[in-house]
Amino acid sequence: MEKTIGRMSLYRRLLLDIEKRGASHVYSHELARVAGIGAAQVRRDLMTMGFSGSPSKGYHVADLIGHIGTAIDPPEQQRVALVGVGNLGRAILAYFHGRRPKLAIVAAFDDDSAKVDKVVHGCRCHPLRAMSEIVPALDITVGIITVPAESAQDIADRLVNLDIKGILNFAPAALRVPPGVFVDTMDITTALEKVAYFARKGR
Amino acid sequence: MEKTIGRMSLYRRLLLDIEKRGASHVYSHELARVAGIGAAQVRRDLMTMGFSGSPSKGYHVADLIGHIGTAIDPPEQQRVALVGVGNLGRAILAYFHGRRPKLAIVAAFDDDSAKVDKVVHGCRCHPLRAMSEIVPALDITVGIITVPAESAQDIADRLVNLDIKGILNFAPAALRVPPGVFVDTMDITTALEKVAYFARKGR
DNA sequence: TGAGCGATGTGATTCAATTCACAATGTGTA
DNA sequence: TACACATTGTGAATTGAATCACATCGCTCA
Ligand SMILES: NC(=O)c1ccc[n+]([C@@H]2O[C@H](COP(=O)([O-])OP(=O)(O)OC[C@H]3O[C@@H](n4cnc5c(N)ncnc54)[C@H](O)[C@@H]3O)[C@@H](O)[C@H]2O)c1
Ligand SMILES: NC(=O)c1ccc[n+]([C@@H]2O[C@H](COP(=O)([O-])OP(=O)(O)OC[C@H]3O[C@@H](n4cnc5c(N)ncnc54)[C@H](O)[C@@H]3O)[C@@H](O)[C@H]2O)c1
Repeated sequence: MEKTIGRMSLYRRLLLDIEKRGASHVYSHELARVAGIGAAQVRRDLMTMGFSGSPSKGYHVADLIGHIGTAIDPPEQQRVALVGVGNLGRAILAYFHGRRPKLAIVAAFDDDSAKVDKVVHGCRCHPLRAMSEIVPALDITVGIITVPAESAQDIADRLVNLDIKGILNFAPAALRVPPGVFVDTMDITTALEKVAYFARKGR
Repeated sequence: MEKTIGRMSLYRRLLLDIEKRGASHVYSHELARVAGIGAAQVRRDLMTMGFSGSPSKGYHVADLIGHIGTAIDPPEQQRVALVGVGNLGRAILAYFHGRRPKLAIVAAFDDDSAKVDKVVHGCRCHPLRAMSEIVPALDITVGIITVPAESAQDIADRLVNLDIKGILNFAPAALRVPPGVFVDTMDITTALEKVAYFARKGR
């Protein structure tokens, strides 16, 4: 069901578009077309999440958007820390700044003294050593790791010790975390190599 | 088998580390441990790719690195174009600059005249209109899309028309491409929402 | 030399995700 | 009213990935 959750976020974006175009209902096959997947998949996902439509009108767009929100959005603001204010870290800070009130990056950390204490895209960059104070104080539950691979496990361990429950990791390293902590690793290099491979070999 | 190809890139990085530490052989369970997966998975992957080890010594590290290279690396340089020199695009250009001689980002494109004709991390940023000339001239086969979602399908269409065979897409949009073109979409927002969701709900 | 150990390679199995296929249902039409 | 149609909801079938389980082999050591 992890896959389904991932697609909910996509569905919502598409539904907001559809709503903007003035449609009040969508059929599974319409949503499927814009999502680039099959209609049965869409119906199955919505069923899994406990939504339902009408065989004649399809799914009510505004309703569905609301339901997805209550299903996947945090009920109150959920706070995120980013560790490693390098090129990628800054791009992420810029992108999320002010965009999601319910899911906000509220602190950044780096061990490079040239970056510490600067405000980057609306987010203060703290020294690494301040983590153990700031993370609990702000009740941060999610971490984004954008440090070099060698440091990634160390940072993950610290975050876990500070009771963080989810990590989005961009370092090309397989993180070991205790059960109860959810990790998703986005390995851009591997993704590019895979695309290059299939661009050459097909399929 | 797409998943296996993805892991090969990871295995190689880990093997290079292991080699650096002076070990000449690895057992499947050792590689599995550092990769964060099961030993059977590792053996299955290596088998799928046609590699084999010895029951007594395990897999020969240097050999394996070489074999993975011939299996997944381009035999000669494969060239990549990046479209959308924004925050994320620049981070990617910085990261790959000079890192992979065999897989090089050799051209960038943007429609913002303030960016055009500047050299960003060793890569010249061309006006969008130059794409139809430069992509064939440099024999570029892979595209990276880092433009806003509204423009992503348009850029994908152009790239496909210029005979590109693989796209790594960072825009939160499902791209429609003809068969024979491989697309991988890395949706950072969705990934973060998923992590946040499981951080709250567990599993 | 040969028994025991610890690995590989792989058929069989399990598990999860996706897709198929169709009964049930509401709608529009004559 | 009754019929034809398009769509939902969902069990069943399919596909594909991950895992199990074990026959087999090379090494070590008595
Ligand atoms: N930028 C990309 O396109 C790209 C592509 C593939 C992988 N990655 C991975 O993403 C990660 C970040 O990439 P980047 O391009 O931003 O690198 P970068 O070198 O620009 O940034 C790394 C940042 O982490 C900080 N840092 C280093 N060690 C630290 C530590 N122990 N604690 C806290 N901060 C520390 C550095 O001061 C720096 O600010 C790396 O693991 C990289 O391999 C990035
Ligand atoms: N930066 C992130 O962390 C992040 C997170 C989630 C998603 N994304 C997605 O990645 C993409 C890029 O993000 P970003 O933060 O770099 O955005 P950005 O606004 O910094 O950069 C976008 C760049 O694309 C250029 N551009 C716009 N339309 C274009 C067109 N039609 N042709 C060519 N160039 C065009 C702009 O001039 C700009 O340089 C977006 O689709 C965004 O939704 C980024």
